[in-house]
Amino acid sequence: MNIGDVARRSGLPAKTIRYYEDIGLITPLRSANGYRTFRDSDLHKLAFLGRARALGFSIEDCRNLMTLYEDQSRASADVKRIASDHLEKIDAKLAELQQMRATLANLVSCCAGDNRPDCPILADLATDPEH
Amino acid sequence: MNIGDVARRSGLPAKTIRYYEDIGLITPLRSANGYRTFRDSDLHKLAFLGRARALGFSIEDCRNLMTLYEDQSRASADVKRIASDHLEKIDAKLAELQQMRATLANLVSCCAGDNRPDCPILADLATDPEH
DNA sequence: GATGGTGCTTCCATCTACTGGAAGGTCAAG
DNA sequence: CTTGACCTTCCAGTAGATGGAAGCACCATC
Repeated sequence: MNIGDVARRSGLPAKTIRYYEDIGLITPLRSANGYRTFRDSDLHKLAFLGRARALGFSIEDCRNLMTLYEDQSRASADVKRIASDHLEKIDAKLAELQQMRATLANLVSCCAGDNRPDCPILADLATDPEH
Repeated sequence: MNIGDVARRSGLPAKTIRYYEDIGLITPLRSANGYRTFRDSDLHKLAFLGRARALGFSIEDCRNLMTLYEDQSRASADVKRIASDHLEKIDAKLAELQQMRATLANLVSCCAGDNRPDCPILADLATDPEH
């Protein structure tokens, strides 16, 4: 299977698939004309990667998760630790974003949004943090 | 005032302040020895930038917000539009993260986390999306 | 066999917002 | 005069792709 077909089937852009090969996440074969040739196992890995990336795992996490996936003697604790760490990061990010959202939504709701210059959003941004 | 003092006062790393000058967000003066010399207006701008960045505005948004801030004949509608657009992006990101979090938390809670290889997290990642 | 269109290849640059580090000049204290 | 804390510039690297150029490969048609 050529990269175009794989891209359609996996939902990943061809560019991304080449990139994943570049960084050693997959190693498709090559046919005589130099084209990449993807096996079912490559497709499978790409699906795994796509799913893990969709859950927000970093590329390095994905690499480790794939290694664990292929290791029949893995301990599920190792997988769980990666996932739990990631969950913590997501929670931290969520808390940060929620804080931003609250402040910003408040400011937006206070701004008239007309053609006059007075603006509570700018006023807030210009606030000296010491006061 | 030298960059070290400004860094302490603004809470921004000196590196970041130099970077902000590099991309034209501030233009401190220079003293005879080549050191940057910051005026109150520079400090004020850096505080504005720090606050805007803390609210998640992109550098380009910050640039536009600063321009509006300095434009006495601005319309608050222009500020509000930037902030509302940003709020929408935050909401989109929040929704995405919450979805990730829900899926991930569920998987983590289902994983025994022991020394056996069976792992619902890996099982989920390996799921063929067509089924 | 020439041509055209699509698909594949590599390589290099670009994006965001910094951050790290090297090499070297400056300044105040002792 | 030396030491140490500052300051300077410049270059490289981070994450995870993405855009684009230049150039083969392949297939269908005329």
